[in-house]
This record gives sequence, structure tokens and C-alpha cells, in this order.
Amino acid sequence: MNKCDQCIVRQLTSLKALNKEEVIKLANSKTTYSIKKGEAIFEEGEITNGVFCVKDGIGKLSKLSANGKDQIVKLVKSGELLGQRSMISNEPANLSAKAVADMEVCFIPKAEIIHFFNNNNQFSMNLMQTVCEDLKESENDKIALAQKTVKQRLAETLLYLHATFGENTDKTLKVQLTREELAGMIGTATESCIRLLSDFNKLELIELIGKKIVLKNEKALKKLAE
Amino acid sequence: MNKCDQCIVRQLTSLKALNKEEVIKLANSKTTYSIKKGEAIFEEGEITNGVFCVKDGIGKLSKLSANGKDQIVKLVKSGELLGQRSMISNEPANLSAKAVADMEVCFIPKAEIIHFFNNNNQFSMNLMQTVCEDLKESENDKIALAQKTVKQRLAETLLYLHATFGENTDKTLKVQLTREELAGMIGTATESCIRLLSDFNKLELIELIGKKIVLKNEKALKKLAE
DNA sequence: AGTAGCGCATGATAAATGTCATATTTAAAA
DNA sequence: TTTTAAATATGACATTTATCATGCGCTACT
Repeated sequence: MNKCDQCIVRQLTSLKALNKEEVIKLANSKTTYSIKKGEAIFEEGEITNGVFCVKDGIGKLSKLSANGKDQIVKLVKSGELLGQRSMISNEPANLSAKAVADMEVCFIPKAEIIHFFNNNNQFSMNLMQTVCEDLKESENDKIALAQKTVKQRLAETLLYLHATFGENTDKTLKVQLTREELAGMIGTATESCIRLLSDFNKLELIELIGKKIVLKNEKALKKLAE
Repeated sequence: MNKCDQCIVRQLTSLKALNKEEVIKLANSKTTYSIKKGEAIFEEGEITNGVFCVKDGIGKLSKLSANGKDQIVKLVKSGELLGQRSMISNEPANLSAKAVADMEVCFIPKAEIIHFFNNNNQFSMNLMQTVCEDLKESENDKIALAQKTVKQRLAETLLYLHATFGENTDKTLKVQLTREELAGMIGTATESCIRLLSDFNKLELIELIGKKIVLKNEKALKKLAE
């Protein structure tokens, strides 16, 4: 079995506060899953009864809206926990979690998390802080959505994707989202997103290599995003 | 001194989990403030070093954006805690808190909250749950901003104001926001907001009595908001 | 009473964004 | 390889929303 005490990713999460004994408990209760690109970890409305720790890959949290569009609320990468909110609130998942790139995740049952939360102050404080961090980010996103134009949000999102997930050796963005997904992140129509990418391309802010994207002028993008 | 054990509002917050001894500790450390309509409880960037428990009145959490508009992120009423997020994250306030109607708030120093958090599992779980609730709401707002039209968001917001804050004896909404504030809540220009209110008025969905608003056809508003 | 200032209202217009139609390219499947 | 479907791209147009200009009606102050 994969021992959690050797897991580097654990150190990036709230779980870093666990002591030796707790880590053993964790290792005995967790289940590891491989999720292929496009597959779901859990769907909106499901009761998860635990959290998923992302070991590798990239995932998206999204919600299908009335008009049929899939709104991406957040992207996640290794070192993040998924499903904490629903678990704590005792509610079915508000969002779906799907893999944008092949993922490895560990499922940790609710009972374990609650036990750690009640018996390890550092852990509960860490967990609290991550949720608070998510809240802050969400509020700031809200403000951006309310006050920035689609163009500004696209520029901002491209910079965010580059800063958060990095680039390949050919300088293209490592996260490869479809135009539809990108549109879903910034809250616009797919065609509008494609059109603006073309504009950015013509202005040499970015370069489009097939479906891949290279940031060519980050400074100008930053200025555009304000 | 106002004893916290008699405070009805305390029962509505995470603080309901405190035992007798803790409530005495709370009563000895808290400070009560009166905030007049328009005044700030704290401003964006301030370090608050504690939380504010809203006893009475209505407040808004907002952020001034680059273009000079004040984006309202959330309204708060009695029974809510303010500034938990910043306190937990050890960061200056991300948002300003101002009174929309005269308020009474109690300030509770950080040290007390942290002490309760570390020594009372029920309290820490309650606090965690409120932050999770805020997060869920914020994510749902984000989706609405990204996918609904201004008209839909206005209808939704009017219904929310009615459901959350109720109405006066003359049926007008109890929260009295300026058109500018209302526009700031739904993320649009003041003029667009005014124009849509006029439209709703003409369609008899609402009635405008001076600056006050009466919901006349909730069913149709709900349908409009989808 | 006058007048200054602010919030509300509305028109005219421009700009941003969405929608529908239709190519074109890319990737997957047979 | 050929075939097919899906993703990307672009044009034309409709709709939504923002912006600028102006006027009205309060209310506060002198």
C-alpha cells in the first residue's frame, strides 16, 4: 500500500498537521483512484461522504446551469482537497468535479476527517484557512465578473492559468482547456471567447498553435486585465 | 454591562455552542458599538483583530473597484458574524463593512475566538459551517453573474431582499438601498438598474413608491429569474 | 424663499456581447 | 487511409448593456 507518510502532496494540504499516528490511520482508511481526462470524480448532487486529495493532474469544479452551459467555478491541482465544503455542511455536492488532465486522487472518508478536525487543532485551523482562502478567491472572482469586461477577464484568466499551472517546453500553457471550457471559466459564449483569442493573437499578445496557447506579451496582458 | 447570556442574537451564531463559563468570558471581553447608517464598521485593508457580531440593523460588505464602483458582495443582518475570514486568514480585511441601516454590533477580540475555536469542537464546527455556507453562496452568485442577464439578476435580487429582510407594513421592502447600491449588488450600471426597475414597474411586477419598492408579482419575478 | 446638491429618471447613442449560420481544421474511429 | 464527428474559426446580425447628456423632484442649508 501507498504509505501516506511518504506522500509529498500531503505536505501541501491541511493534512500536513497530522502526527505519525494519525498518518497511519489515514493510510489505512484512504483509497486511491485514477481518473482519466474527462471522467468525473463526483457529480453535482452526489453525497460524497469524504474528501478527495488531489495527488496529480488537474481537475475542474463546475456546475451545469439552466441554459445548458457548464460554468467552471475553480480549477484544482495537486495538493488541494476536494469536497470539503459539502462534507462539512452535510450536503450533497454543489458542484461536479471532473478531470481536465489525467488525475490521481485519494479518497479520505468523512469519519477520519471529522476525527482529525475534532482532535487536532492545527489541522482544523488549516482546514478552516483553506476554506477561507477559497472564499476570498470566490469573492474576488465575483467582483471581477461584475465589473470587468469579457476581454479583461480573458486576459486575467490566461495569466492565471500560466501562473498556476505553468508552461510546457514549447512555451504552451500546460492546462489544455477547450475553448468551450475557457469560455465557461470567464463566463461568456464560446464564440466570443474564440473571437477574443483571435484578436489577442492578431495583437501578438498570445500565439495560437493549433488548440494550444502561448503567452507572448504578459506585460500587455496584465495591463489589459488592469 | 450587557450580559451575553441573555442575548438572543448569540443563539443565531456559531457562538451558541459556548458553555456558561465561555459566555462569561465572552461578556467580559466584548465591546458594543452603535453604527449609524452610512458609517463604516471597518474598511478594506484594515486589520480588525477580531470579529463583529451583528445584533441589529443591516450592513453591506463591499469592495471599491478600479473603476470607482462599489461592488456589494454580501448583505448582513442580525445573527451574523463579520470579519471571520480575515481573522482566520491573518490578513487585513478584503472588504469594507458599512451600515445600510443603523446597526448595533459587538466586537469580540481575536484571542477569544481562537480560544473557543481550539477548545470547543462544536464551536469550531459551527464556525466552519458558516464559512462553508458563505462559500457556497458566493459560488452560486458567481454562476448567476456569469450566466444570467442583468434583468434576471435584478429579479433574483429583489426576491432575495424580500425573503431575507422582509417588508414594512406598507409592503415596501425593509432594506432600503439606493439605486446605485442595488446596481452594485447585481453588477451593472446605475442607469441600467433604474431603467429595468421602470420596466418592472410598467409590467406591474413591482411598484415604485418614491424610492421604495413593493413586490407586486413574486411569481412572475421568480419565473423571470428562472 | 431661494438655491445647491443629490438621487432618480429617461432619451440617444455607442459599445460589448450573444446568437445563428457556415466554413475549416483537427482528431478520432472505422 | 478514409470517414466522420467534434472543435475551432469567422461573418452577419440581433440584443443587451454602458455611457453621456439632460431634466426633474426632493431635501438641506443659508
